[in-house]
Amino acid sequence: MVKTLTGRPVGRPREFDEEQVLTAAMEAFWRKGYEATSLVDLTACTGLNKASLYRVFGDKHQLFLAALKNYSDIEFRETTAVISDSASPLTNLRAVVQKVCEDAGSDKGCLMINSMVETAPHDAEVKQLLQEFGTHRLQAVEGMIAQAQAAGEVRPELDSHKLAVSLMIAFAGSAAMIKGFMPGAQIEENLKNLIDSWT
Amino acid sequence: MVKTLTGRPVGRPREFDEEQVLTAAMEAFWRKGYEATSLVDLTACTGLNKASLYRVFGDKHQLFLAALKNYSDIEFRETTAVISDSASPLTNLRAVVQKVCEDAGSDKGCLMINSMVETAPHDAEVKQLLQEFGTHRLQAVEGMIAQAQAAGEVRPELDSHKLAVSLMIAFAGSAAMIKGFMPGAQIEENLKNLIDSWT
DNA sequence: CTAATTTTAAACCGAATGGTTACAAATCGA
DNA sequence: TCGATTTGTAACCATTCGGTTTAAAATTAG
Repeated sequence: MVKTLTGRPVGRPREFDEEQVLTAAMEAFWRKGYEATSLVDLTACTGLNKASLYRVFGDKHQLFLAALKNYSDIEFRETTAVISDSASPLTNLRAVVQKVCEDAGSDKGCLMINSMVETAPHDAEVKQLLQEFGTHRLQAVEGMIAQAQAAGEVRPELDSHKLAVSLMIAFAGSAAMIKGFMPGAQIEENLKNLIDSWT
Repeated sequence: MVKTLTGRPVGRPREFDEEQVLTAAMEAFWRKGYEATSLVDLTACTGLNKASLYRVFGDKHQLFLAALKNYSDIEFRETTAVISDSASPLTNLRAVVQKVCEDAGSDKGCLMINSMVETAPHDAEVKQLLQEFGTHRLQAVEGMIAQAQAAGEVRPELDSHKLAVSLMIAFAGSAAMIKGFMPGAQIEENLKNLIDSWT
């Protein structure tokens, strides 16, 4: 991509915003899964034709990886945004749980969990990405729990790492159950009960 | 299928066992998911050619429904088989949890959870089947918990229905996490901790 | 204006997809 | 043995798949 003196790229200007396109693709994968989302679906939801999509993002698999990363970024940013410095650690933890519930509230579930189930077992790159994201989240959750313990809001004899694992598994189970079996209210109640059992 | 007087069906005899074929197909769907399993995969793993497969089971979708039902039957039968009349309710509950851990021990996870995530959101028939199976299991788990409470092995003030919901969600989360993120030992420990927290 | 560069649109590609048909082989009742 | 019935095999089918190529359109540099 040759740049001109004024900073604008040479050649015909793009008619689309790369981030918008990526988000549209992400939503398609989120709704339908990797295999069931065809290139035709992707051109339809992004408005781009195959050639443009291909040149910007590479093939379907690379686009999926980018969409997954995009999802992780957005989700993590939005989740940490509900944390307030002025609120207590446990209040923040509850707010995060609330946020996750809202995210999983639609029957789309969570793209990371969807991908972990559908794609990770036979796709090493997806698996590795998900492991990175998962480790990152697990650490963040464990940190919040430890903070709540330091503030005397969670029983100190509990193992913050084990609690974090149980919460992550509950998150994953919630994201799965919302897609075919349980109503959101029941899932939300369960997560609240889990946190309550720590106090 | 016209039957003869001796009970044997008329016409050329089959060279395969319907149940074996169904189980082979089930394992393919379990390993790869619905979309990623092609008819070629199915003919390869069953040994049947497309036409025979088609005549016996109908199309791919109907075969999948049959495989899902088969899975649920097998899994439920094997799980209830670990329950012993001579053991205490809580011991039986722990045995069931152990069994679920072993099932989810491979990275195939659980076909029902896989299907709930991948297929149920855009397949009403799969969704309904899974709701039936799920309701059935939820009731069974709740019954076991109530028995353990009646035997004084689980705290009586806890709500057996809520505990059953939390265990089902933990099962689902375990089946998802095993496929891309968490080692089986960690998952097993978490489930044991959950049961322990009820005593 | 021309040359270089980049994007867009649409035609095109071979392979794989789910699904069907036609026919030979195997078994039955008569 | 003959016709009815069912199974097995393989060729066949239209469609869709992911991916590529080609050429026109839009822009900048000189």
